[in-house]
Amino acid sequence: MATNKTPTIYDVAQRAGVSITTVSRMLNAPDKVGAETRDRILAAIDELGFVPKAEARARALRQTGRIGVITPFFTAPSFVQRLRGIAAALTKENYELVIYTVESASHLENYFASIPLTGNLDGLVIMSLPISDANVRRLESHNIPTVLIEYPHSALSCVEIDDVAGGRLAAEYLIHKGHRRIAFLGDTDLPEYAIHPVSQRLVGFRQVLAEAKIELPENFVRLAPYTQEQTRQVAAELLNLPQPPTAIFAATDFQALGVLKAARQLNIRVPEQLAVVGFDDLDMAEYADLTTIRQHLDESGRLAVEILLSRIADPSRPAQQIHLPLTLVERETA
Amino acid sequence: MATNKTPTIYDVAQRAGVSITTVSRMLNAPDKVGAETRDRILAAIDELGFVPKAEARARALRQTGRIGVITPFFTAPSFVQRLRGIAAALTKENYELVIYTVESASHLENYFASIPLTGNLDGLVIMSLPISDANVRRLESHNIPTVLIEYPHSALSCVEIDDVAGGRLAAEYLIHKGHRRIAFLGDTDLPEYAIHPVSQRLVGFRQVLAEAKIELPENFVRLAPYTQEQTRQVAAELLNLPQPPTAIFAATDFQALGVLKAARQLNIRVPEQLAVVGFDDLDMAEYADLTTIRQHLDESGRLAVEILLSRIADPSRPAQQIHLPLTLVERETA
DNA sequence: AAGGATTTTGAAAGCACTTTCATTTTATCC
DNA sequence: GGATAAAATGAAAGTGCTTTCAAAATCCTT
Repeated sequence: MATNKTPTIYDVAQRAGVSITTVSRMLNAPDKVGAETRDRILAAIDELGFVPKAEARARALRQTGRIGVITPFFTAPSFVQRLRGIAAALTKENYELVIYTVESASHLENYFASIPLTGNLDGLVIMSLPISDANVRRLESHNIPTVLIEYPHSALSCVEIDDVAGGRLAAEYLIHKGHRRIAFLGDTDLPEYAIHPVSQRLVGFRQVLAEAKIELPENFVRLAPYTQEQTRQVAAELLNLPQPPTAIFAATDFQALGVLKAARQLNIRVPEQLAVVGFDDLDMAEYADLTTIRQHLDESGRLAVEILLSRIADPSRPAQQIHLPLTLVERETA
Repeated sequence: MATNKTPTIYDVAQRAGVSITTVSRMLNAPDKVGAETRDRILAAIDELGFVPKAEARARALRQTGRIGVITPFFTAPSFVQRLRGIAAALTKENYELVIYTVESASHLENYFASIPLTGNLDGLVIMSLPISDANVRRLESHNIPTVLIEYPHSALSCVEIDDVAGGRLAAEYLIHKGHRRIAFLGDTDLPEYAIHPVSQRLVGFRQVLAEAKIELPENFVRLAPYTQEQTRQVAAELLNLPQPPTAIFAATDFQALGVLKAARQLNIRVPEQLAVVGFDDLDMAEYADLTTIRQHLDESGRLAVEILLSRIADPSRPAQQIHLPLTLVERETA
C-alpha cells in the first residue's frame, strides 16, 4: 500500500479516533487535551510520520537561496555560454539556479508580473533582455536584487559589452589587413522581445569605414535570419556579386560559420580570397579557426552572479555598471 | 479608515474590480488574464503593497510546480541540447526549471542526499549520470518521480539511446563506402562520476569490424581528452602514421571537429582522402557539413519531461524505458 | 450576419489547518 | 442525588490562496 500522500491531521485524527480539532489542539495547546487522548494522538502521529504545519514546507522552500535567471530561449549558443558562466559561479555557492526561458514579449512581461510576487527568489539575473522602468520599479519595490546582462539600466547593476566598439574593432582590423571591399552580415529575426546588439555592431563598423573613407555599398550590408541555411544563402549572394567583397564581418560567430560554409561551397579560399571575422568567440570558433571578436561570454555570466551575490549580502551596495572588454582573436580566417 | 491588516488577494480583487480568481490567476498564469485586467491588478497590487502569503500558498497548492534537472556541468554541447529540449517542454507547462550541475562524484552524492528532502520538487530528471540502487530507493521513498536520460535503471523510467548500435551504424556505413582502414577516436577524461557512452560506441564499432573481418590495429583506437587541442593532436598522430586510416569515426561530433581541423592543417582533403563520421548531430554538425550519427538530443529532453509529467499526473503509471532511434545523417565528410 | 471556436472571467469548491462556540463528560459541592 | 462548575471534545466557520467548471465576451470564418 503506497502511502504516497503526506499525511494530514485528518489522517492522524482518523487513526486516533478523534476529531481534527483535537489533533490541532494537541499540537498547539497540549494541556487542553486529555492525557489518554493525547497519548493516542501522539502514537498516531508517530506511526504516520506526520509533519505538523504545512508551513514547514514553506519554510523549507526558503531554506536554500534561489537565484533566478531570465533568458531568451537558448537557441543561440552565446546564451548558453553565458548561462554556463552563471551556473559555474553558482555551484560553488549554496544557491539554487532557476531558469526562466522567454519565448515572446508577452511571455517576458508575464515573468516580470509574477516572478517578484511568487518567484520566491533571492536574486535575479536578466540576460540579454530589455526591461522597462515600470518593471525595474516593481523589482525594486519587492526588494529583489537584480543584475542585467547586455542591457543597460541606470538603476540596476549591469554587465555590458560595447557592441559599437566591437564593430569598430572588426572594421579596423580588416582595413588594417588591407581590405577595402568589406561586407557586413547580421541577423535579422530580432524577436520583438529581445535586444539587438547586432545593430550596434553595425554602427561601429560603419563609423570606422566612414572615417577611413571606405565606401560601404548598401548591398554590402545584409541581414539574414539566424539559421544556418539562410545565412549561407545570403553569404553566397554576397560572394556571387559581380564585385564581391574581399572580407566579411559576420555579426555573430554562428553566422560566420555560415559564411565559411558558403565560401567552401563556392570554392573560395579563406583567408586568401575572402577574410571572415566573427563576433563572440564561441567554443566552436576555435574549432573553426575563426578570427573573431571575443567577448568573454562565460565571464559575463560569472561576473553577473558575483555582483548579484555581493548585492544580496549587502543590499546597501550601489548598483555597478561593468563594461567587459572586447579583444580581437586572430586565427586563420582573417 | 486605516486598514492595518496586511492586504490579501481579496483586497486586491476589490480594488481592481475583479474576482479573487482573476487575481490568483494573474499571479500564477498571467497569460490567462486579459492585458488590461492585468494592468489594473498589477496597479492594485503595487498600491496596496500586497505580498502573497507563502504559507497559504503552499497549503492551497498541493504541488510545488518545480522540476529539477541534475546534469553534468555543461561542458559538452550535447548536454546543452538535451537541456534545451527539457526547457522547451517545460515552459509550456508552467513548471519551474531548477538546474543542479554536478562537477564531481561527491557533489552528485550530495545532491542525492539533499534533494529528496529539501528540494521540494515535483519531479526530477537525471541527465547522463549514474545512480545507485540506494539512491533510487531514496527517491522512491520520498515519492519523487524521476526519469533518467542515457542511463538505464530497471526501477525508473529512462530515455536511452543504443550506443552500441550507433557504433555499429558508423562502422557499417564506412565499410559500405569501401573503407578498410578505419580508426576510432573517443574521449578519455571520463570524470569518475559520469557515464561513458563512448565506450559502448566503440564496442559496436569493434563488433562490425570483426564481423567484416576487418582488422582494427590497436593504434587505430585512440582516446583523447575532451578538448579541442588534444583531440586535434591525437587526430594528427593518427593521420601521420605510416599507414594512416582512410576513415575516422569520432565518438562525438565535438571531437569530429577536432579531426577535421587536424586534416585541414595537414592538407588532407575530406572526404576524398579521409572520411570522418561523428556522433550526436549537434547544431554545429550541420555547419561543418559533418556526416554523423544522429541521436535526437533535443527530443530526448522533451521526451523525458513528457514521461515525467505523465508520471506526476498519475503516479500509478509504470516506469517506461524508451529507446530513441539513431540514424545516420549523410553530409559532406564521409 | 450567423455560427462556431477561443479567450476571459467569476462562483464556488477545495486545501490543511486554526478557532469559535456549542455540546458532552466528568468532577465537585452541598 | 441533583445542581454546577470545569474539562474535554467536536461541528462548523474561518484563513488566504488555488482550481474547476460553466457562463460571458470576444474573435474568426464563411
